[in-house]
Amino acid sequence: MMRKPTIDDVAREAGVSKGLVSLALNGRPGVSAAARERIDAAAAELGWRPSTNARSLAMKRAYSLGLVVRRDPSTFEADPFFAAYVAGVESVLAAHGQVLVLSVVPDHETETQTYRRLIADQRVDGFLLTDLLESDPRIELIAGLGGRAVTLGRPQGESPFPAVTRDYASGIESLLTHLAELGHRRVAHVAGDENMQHARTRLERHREVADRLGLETVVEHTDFSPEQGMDATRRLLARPDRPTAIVYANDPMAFAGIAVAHELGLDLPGELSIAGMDGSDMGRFVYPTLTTLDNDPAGWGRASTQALLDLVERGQAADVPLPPAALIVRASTTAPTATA
Amino acid sequence: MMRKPTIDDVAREAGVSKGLVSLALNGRPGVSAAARERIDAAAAELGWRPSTNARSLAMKRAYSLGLVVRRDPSTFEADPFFAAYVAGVESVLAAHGQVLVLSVVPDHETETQTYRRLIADQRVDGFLLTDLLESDPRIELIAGLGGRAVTLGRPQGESPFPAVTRDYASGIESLLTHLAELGHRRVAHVAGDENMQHARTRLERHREVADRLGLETVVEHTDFSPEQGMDATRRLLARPDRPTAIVYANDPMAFAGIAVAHELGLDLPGELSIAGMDGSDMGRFVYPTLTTLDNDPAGWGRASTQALLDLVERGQAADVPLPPAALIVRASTTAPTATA
DNA sequence: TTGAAAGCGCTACCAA
DNA sequence: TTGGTAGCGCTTTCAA
Repeated sequence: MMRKPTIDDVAREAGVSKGLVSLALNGRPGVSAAARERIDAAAAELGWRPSTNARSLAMKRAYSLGLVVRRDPSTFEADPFFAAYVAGVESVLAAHGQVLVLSVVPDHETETQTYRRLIADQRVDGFLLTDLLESDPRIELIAGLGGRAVTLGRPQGESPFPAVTRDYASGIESLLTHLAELGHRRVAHVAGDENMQHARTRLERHREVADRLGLETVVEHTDFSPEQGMDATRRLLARPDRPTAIVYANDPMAFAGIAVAHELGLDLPGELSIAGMDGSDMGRFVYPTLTTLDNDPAGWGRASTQALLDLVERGQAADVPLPPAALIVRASTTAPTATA
Repeated sequence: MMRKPTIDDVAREAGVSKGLVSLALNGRPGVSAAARERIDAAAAELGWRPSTNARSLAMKRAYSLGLVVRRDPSTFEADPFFAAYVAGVESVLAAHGQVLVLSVVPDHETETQTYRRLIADQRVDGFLLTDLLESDPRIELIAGLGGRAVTLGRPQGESPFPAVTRDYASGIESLLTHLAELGHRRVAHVAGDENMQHARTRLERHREVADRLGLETVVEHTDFSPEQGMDATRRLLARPDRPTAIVYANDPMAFAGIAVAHELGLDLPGELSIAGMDGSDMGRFVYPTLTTLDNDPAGWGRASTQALLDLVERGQAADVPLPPAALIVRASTTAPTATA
């Protein structure tokens, strides 16, 4: 079996020095067209692929990006955002010959260690920061270690990293307008973990818009888990002034809400309208099918990866606003049945 | 800012050659206790961590494992196996200072390219092969490229790679016995993609056990997607000899089945018992809560990763049998209501 | 048991 | 525009 061709083989074959091959490979200026041509031909003929390991050593680069997910498996399992997000990440990473290093950790301490280890060992060139907290310690941690990152959402404090953001105001407005037009007056909001950036903005937008539309709002707080989504739903449905519609800050809690409603024997969606906020595909396979906002996780994946690559490779990157989340009306929202 | 210490710094500090530091670092014989001690002390004092990049270049190793998932995002999204599996993988990988490279690809062609690229660029030392097909072309592909892997499940043909397996016979036997004892006589099986190894074994076990217990079986075939799970359920419930219980080859289809039953206005679980087979946590947050088999995805993750590391590092690894899948009885299975 | 030196396959720098 | 050479930080001979 023949050994893998190296840059020396290509240089010899093309009759040039390996320095020149390097320049040509990286599309750098200062290589004559003729030389470039012979180099390309030689590389193609030998089937040469530059060694990532050698480049990494010389460049002090990993040519990979890191994603560290802290979650207990049960919550992670239900997360409809994740899969499509990673697919989006992959699509741009592959085009750049880079890879994604994924880590799933159970707790905060392991999380911190993981970031440290990945940076110290130069396993990644930057991090994708999902599940952003309002005041996220990872930003300081990574910046302090000399690492780079991009945030999904804009953190509260100062951040040296680019942020990818999506406007939820219009989506939530569409959703609540939709409910108001159906005749709902009491619309509850089951909020997520308020330390999390998107939980808080979703709740704030809900409050604002509901006020403007003259809707009565009750809020229940959770940690985004289906478990707490169930509890919140039970509390809401036990109220004397039971809401006729419940908006959940994510889809998994909405599914749990549907389960509770079934358990209580409510007629859905007549006796209770339900909406989620992740645009999950699973929403098409529950009864009734779930009204939600289209969150386009793959779009988040592509945008955040591109921004991070820009930062890593060009030293800077601008914030990226994603198109506003759009309303997806399915069967779980309808006019409330008149109650005696 | 001080530069990262290298092996030379440690050697100098300890007053030895760097070759000796290398031996000590890797726990190799031929280093005196005294030298080893001074080296350890020097390394600790300087806070030295060997450069993964340099080792990779010298050793032609990536110190990372690859997981390539081919799935359209909608199916992936619903996959309760994946998250806990990766968490299990991580737990052993981190202890070995290695990382997981994850790739999510949409189709077979991209999948093949991804394996080729990862091997050619030496980005990973081996692959975890999930979603095993009965006759899986990835085995030949990877073996042909000189790569290594471990399979989750045992493939039909010859395989040079170790296999991690779990016995489902006893779990399926427990499940069907449970249903038989509740009084069910017609138990349908909604099978998954028959090209997939676990889909076929689950179906075969179901048939065997049902025969033995004298249960009548109807089988519907699907591709494991909730979408087809819905269709299959509709067909089953439209039959004149409608089954009183349906066993689904995975949990997402079982959820879809529950949705269809609700849609048709069936009283669950009385009029229809439903069971899944992934032991998903989500099963606790639907109504009725889902009876299923405990698949322990994290266990799969730990075992397959350990086997692959053994193979990569010691050149060989044995097959690993996991404990049999156990029955988890929840609310979705009950005695069938007597029909007039 | 230890040290010196070569090599892994690239990039970067300095002359020419 | 090019070639030669010196790294990047390890591991692995081969002598001593």
